[in-house]
Amino acid sequence: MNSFVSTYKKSVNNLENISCKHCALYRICLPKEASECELYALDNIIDRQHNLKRNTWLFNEGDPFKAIYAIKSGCIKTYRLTPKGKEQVCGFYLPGDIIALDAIETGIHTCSAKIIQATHVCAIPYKKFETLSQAMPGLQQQLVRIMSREIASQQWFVTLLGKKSAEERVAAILCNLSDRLEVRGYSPNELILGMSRHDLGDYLGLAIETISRVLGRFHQDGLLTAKGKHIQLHQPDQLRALAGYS
Amino acid sequence: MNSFVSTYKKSVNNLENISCKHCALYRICLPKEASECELYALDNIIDRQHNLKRNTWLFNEGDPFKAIYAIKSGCIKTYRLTPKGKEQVCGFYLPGDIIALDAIETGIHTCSAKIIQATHVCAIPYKKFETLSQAMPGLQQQLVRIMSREIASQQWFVTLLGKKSAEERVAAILCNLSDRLEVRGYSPNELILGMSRHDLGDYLGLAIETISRVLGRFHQDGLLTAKGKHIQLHQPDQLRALAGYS
DNA sequence: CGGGGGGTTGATGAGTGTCAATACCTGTGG
DNA sequence: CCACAGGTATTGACACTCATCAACCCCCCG
Repeated sequence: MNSFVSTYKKSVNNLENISCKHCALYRICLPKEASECELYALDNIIDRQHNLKRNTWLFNEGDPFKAIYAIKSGCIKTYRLTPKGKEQVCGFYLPGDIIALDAIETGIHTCSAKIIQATHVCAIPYKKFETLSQAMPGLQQQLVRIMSREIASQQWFVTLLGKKSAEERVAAILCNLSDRLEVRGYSPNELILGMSRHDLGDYLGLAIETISRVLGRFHQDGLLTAKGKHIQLHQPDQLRALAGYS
Repeated sequence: MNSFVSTYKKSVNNLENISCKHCALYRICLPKEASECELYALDNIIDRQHNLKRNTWLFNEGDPFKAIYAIKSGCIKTYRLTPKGKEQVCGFYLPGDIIALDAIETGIHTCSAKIIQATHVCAIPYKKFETLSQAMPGLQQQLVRIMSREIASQQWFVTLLGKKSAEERVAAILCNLSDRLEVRGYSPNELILGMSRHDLGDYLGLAIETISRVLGRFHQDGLLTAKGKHIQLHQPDQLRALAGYS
């Protein structure tokens, strides 16, 4: 059972051997139409892994780069450790997202990826992908688009960290998750967070106590109901306004 | 006269019509060896603009995306406006850097690019580039590498904003600029900043007064000499340690 | 039933932002 | 050449947000 939302999609249950063409995440994963043969070729090099358990790592900072990963289900956080041993979460990645793009140039992972909810991923061995895309430039155009999207979303995040108050940050991440879940076919107002308060704090640059307090205040103001990881948004528009849009 | 460093390189003076092959920034701009014909093809589509004046814009948030830009000289900041009208600087870009990568997917610029020191850029029309790379996949591999580098460097920046104190932030950006200037052949310890304290503050998520105070403290401690935009690093190693590495 | 991790709540203080006054540069026009 | 104006940087006093520390609760799991 996917833990993000109550209305779980049956179609994503048997994940291991679905081809890209028939994958429910097709629209999210690949930004523009891909040709039949591109999809077929991609299918052939994809290494379908399964069942990554909670609290395990997909890769670690410093590991050699082998593949990029498409998430089929679950939730992964990427993070970097500061010299003092604190972790800065760089992103929460949901089904359809692609990670490890930061490692392509150096060949070394610059962040760690930890499974925070039972997850399935497709591994796309990068060497094979590069070879393949010599013949199929369309494939690499897809990759460029995905990377562009990642850069734009990091800019959004940078603005959040640089300029927003604690309330705005919490509101913003809730709206952001809501939007992303909606695109994936889930209810936008019934979130079941995949991450702990601790993770949220390490993402937003706030202490867990602050997260807790802000959520409490939102709760009191009738904006939402927060019970542990279950969050119901009652006034999403007002939350969005508070976030300074999402 | 380039304003970043006192030891200005003569070779970059006549910038307008130099081909990529002979450009002094070749090694920085293109992450891996490019073939003769790739370079030649690239040269042919590049639109060489010149003489962008200080305090003008290369593009603005919301503008339609036409081209990516390689900086030949000068300094550009990219930024996004918050709903309250404050600006979050997303990055300072130096000669050899490439900007507008965030706009490829949506076709709309997600940030503004302002010239903060007289600048020369090469514009690479993206449509033409895409067409060209159908025939030359190596070109697009270059782009992927550049984008990967950008993503990794944004992760560094996110860690700075999320986890570091004012002192660490200022130390970190100084070390970062020092490193980047050194790669470009300038002295690493004699910085002439292209950006104002205001820009620095809007980048680091700090008030200008805080920047000023931190620099003052560093000055007192003998780490550096700061006189307006001229900054001499006296103890770069200690600064680096303070930054929690760069 | 008991233990432990995760979450909440309260009191306090440190680190920065804000506001205001002042000094400093830079370019402009007389 | 100097005087002036406008932007830019510095310095000080104060306020406020948020981190820290500590106690407690809740709930899940063994």
